[in-house]
Amino acid sequence: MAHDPALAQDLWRLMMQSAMSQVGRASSILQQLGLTPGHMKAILSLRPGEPRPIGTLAQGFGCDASTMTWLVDRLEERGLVERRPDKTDRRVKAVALTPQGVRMKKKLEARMFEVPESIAGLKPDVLEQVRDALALAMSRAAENSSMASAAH
Amino acid sequence: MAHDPALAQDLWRLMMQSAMSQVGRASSILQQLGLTPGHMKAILSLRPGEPRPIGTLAQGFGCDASTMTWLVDRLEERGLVERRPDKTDRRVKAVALTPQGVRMKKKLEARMFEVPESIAGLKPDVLEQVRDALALAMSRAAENSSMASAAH
DNA sequence: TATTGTTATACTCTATAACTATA
DNA sequence: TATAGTTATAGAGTATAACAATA
Repeated sequence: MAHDPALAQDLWRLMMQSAMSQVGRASSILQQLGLTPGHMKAILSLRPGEPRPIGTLAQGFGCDASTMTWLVDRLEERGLVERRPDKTDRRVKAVALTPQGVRMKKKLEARMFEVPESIAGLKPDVLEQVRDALALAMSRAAENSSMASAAH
Repeated sequence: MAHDPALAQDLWRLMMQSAMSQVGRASSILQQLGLTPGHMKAILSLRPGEPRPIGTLAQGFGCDASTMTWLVDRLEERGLVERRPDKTDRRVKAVALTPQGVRMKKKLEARMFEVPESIAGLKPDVLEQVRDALALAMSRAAENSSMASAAH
């Protein structure tokens, strides 16, 4: 149950605001690297030396197989991934990062997960408090949403 | 300067994670209401009794005037807004929420800004700490980004 | 016969350029 | 001549349905 509606409302507004600003930040990074959101999602979900079939990727994206075919075409044009035949089942095409794709993944992650000075500069005790409280809130939110999807 | 890189990194990861989950939550609410992100942005930026010209809306959206014409067409089809001629300058068309649009705005805001139980249930002192630290981080981030855009 | 991935096609959202009607 | 909005057109991204190759 709620202890102080106004306080919780303030915090929630701030969390939404920070979410929005991080979306903006991400899209600016992508623009600088010449990538689309689709490129990013694919590059981040592929790991060097771990090719994944088109169907598996599509499932992870929550999109259609034909959409993934289209996206992989775009990534291949850019030289970031390549299709590899599967030894045991010749119907499946595994998507693998090229060396260039691996370099782009590193560059992207470095920019994406770089801690802004505004965060890094906070005092350790403040950092710790926010981290712990946010972690708590997130874990409770995860419980709720999993309950919601289970009920669905 | 950074005090404890690992701590800051943890927090930043949590903030990104929470941002992503809030984007997902928002898109699920929109789906339930049968709205697109464009509908949402327009409805939230219009206030009952305060019609706004197409050009002004486009500027606020950071999009083209023709794109806004298209979006207003979609909103009019749904009966959520209407175009009104301007008395003093007959070139401008002011976009106003219809009564149905006002109802949809209220429904959307109620769902969108509703504080999840996972947040509302936190102890007041925790709420206060997170709010203050997040507010501090956000205001510093705002300074940095305005400096960045000024340099651009 | 069922499954993986592709192709053909269509729809949404976005932008640019040409146009209209006002100013 | 300049401005507010529209229309014509094109491109990116998404989905559905029909199809090919393989299981």
